[in-house]
Parts: sequence; structure tokens; C-alpha cells
Amino acid sequence: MSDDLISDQDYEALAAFRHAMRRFAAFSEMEAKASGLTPRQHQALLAIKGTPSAPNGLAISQIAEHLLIQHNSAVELVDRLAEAGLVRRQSDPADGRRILVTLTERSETVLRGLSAAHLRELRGIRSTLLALLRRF
Amino acid sequence: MSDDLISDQDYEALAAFRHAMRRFAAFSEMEAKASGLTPRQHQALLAIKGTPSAPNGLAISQIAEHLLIQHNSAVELVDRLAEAGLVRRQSDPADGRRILVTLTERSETVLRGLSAAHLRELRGIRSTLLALLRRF
DNA sequence: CGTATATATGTCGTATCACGATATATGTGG
DNA sequence: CCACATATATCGTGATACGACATATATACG
Repeated sequence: MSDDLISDQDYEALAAFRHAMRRFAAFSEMEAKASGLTPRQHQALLAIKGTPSAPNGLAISQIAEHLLIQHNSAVELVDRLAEAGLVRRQSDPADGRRILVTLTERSETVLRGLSAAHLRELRGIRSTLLALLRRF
Repeated sequence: MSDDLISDQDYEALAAFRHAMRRFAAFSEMEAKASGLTPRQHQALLAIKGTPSAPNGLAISQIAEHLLIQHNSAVELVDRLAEAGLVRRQSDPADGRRILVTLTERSETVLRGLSAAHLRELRGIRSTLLALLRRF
């Protein structure tokens, strides 16, 4: 483990890349918060909206997979989203165990604004991120 | 706010990009945890090591800036790192208010292993990330 | 000089939330 | 129709980032 050869430039590249990712994450947190969402809630909405292969909504287990969180955490996340009126739960007619989670009009609107802001931000930092990535 | 024009492809690109970032973050969490670190602790160590312009260590406020967290959170983060024997606090001879945080031998070793794993991972997902970024 | 102000670090109580362990419901295969 | 897998739900716990506040040091400027 201790015979890895890591140069100072490697460390610098890693630090710079993580800093850039953290900057984007912090931007996203701010935007989400300004819209009354937590980052996780935002990502859940985006996963539902951005999965065209699932037009009837995402199952809770799919949300967990997409966000790489535990299933029970996804349940709780959906609890909070539903309580805030941002998603609806509908049981899957094809499989009674599954709950399909869909957006509401309100979350569609919120997500639209958030996505516009994120697109702007990403277009602004795109070249920086590309340059940082190419250092690896 | 509600007249933003966002296409389905935009949503899909955003969701895919965030999923990739989350994947990397989850990978990093796992690796850090396997080394006995939290993600924040890892990033703090990396910031200290990867800032060549500060060879005597980073001040707590600089760590806060780099990680984009509040100053008091940085203090607490350094508390936990110091307690784990992963950093040392030294007051800055040039400014008695500042505390310079430096790595220990142990954290140098841990960070070396973590960095090697992250370099491998990043080289593996680099082309994927580049492709996702170019969609914006 | 000395006082006001700014900056850096530190302390403490609080709230959030992801998790592990566990429970219940539904589907599936022999 | 029974064993097992899968999906969702519940609950207690721990970790930690934060806001509000406190203290120490530096700097500006009369």
C-alpha cells in the first residue's frame, strides 16, 4: 500500500478536481435550498424526470439505485418529498410490491427552474472541468 | 422562472451527469471509509497535501474555503482529524491568530493509498465523464 | 499609543438525515 | 402451497454541518 508512486502534480490534480466538484455541489446545494429542496431531494426529482425509459415514474428501489443510497433511506426521502407535495406515490399495477413515484405539477415547475440554473452553471464551468479531467 | 425551455435530453443529460458524479462520490466514500476516514476528512487531507503554495500547512480558514464549509465546521473537522492522529496543529509564527494544519506520517501514508485508488478510478471513468460533460 | 474594527479560531446546542436492524407485504419457483 | 426472494416501511441511533456566540490576535487610524 505504501509503495504507490504519487507525484506532487498528482496530488494537486486530485485536489483541484475535487475542489471543482465541491464547487459545483455547493452551487447545487444553494440553488436547491433556495427552491426549498435538499440536494438529495433535488437529485431524486431529477432522476425521476431524467429517466425516459420509466415514463410512469421510478420505483423506490430504482431511486435508491440511482442515488446510490440504501433502500430505507430512499423510502424516507420519498416520505419527505411526498409530505412536501413534490411527488405522488402510486402502486405499480404490474407488481403490487412496487411503488411508482411521480412528480407533481409543483415539482415539475421547481425542477424546471433548477435545471435551467444548473445548465447555465455547467455551461460556464464545462471547459474548466474538461481541463481538470484531462490531467488524469 | 417557469418559462425556461428544458428538453427531455437536457433532463437526461443532467441526470446522467449527476449520477456519474454520485458514483464517483460513492466510490470515494467507500475508499475513505475503508481507510477509516470520512469523505470530508479525506478531502481536507487532500487539500493540505495538494496545495503546493502552502508548504507549511493550511490554515483552518483556508480549509474551510477549500471545502466550501463554514469556519466552525472546519474547526470541528480538524478537531476530529487531530484526535485521530491525522493532522497536527501549529500556530503560525507570522500571525498568532492562525493555526497551520499539517499532515502526520500516518495521514501521509493513508492519503497516498487513497490517492492511488482515486487515480486508478479516475483514469477508468475519465472518458465517460468527458463524454457526459460534452453534452452541455 | 489606545481604541474601534476586522479577522481567526474555538465552543455549544440543535436539527437533519443516512444508516442498520427489523417488520410486513407481495411475487415466484419448486 | 410452501419456501424463498424482492419491495417497501418503521424505528432508534450516530454523525456532523450549521447558527449563534465567545475569545484572541492583528490592523487602522485618530
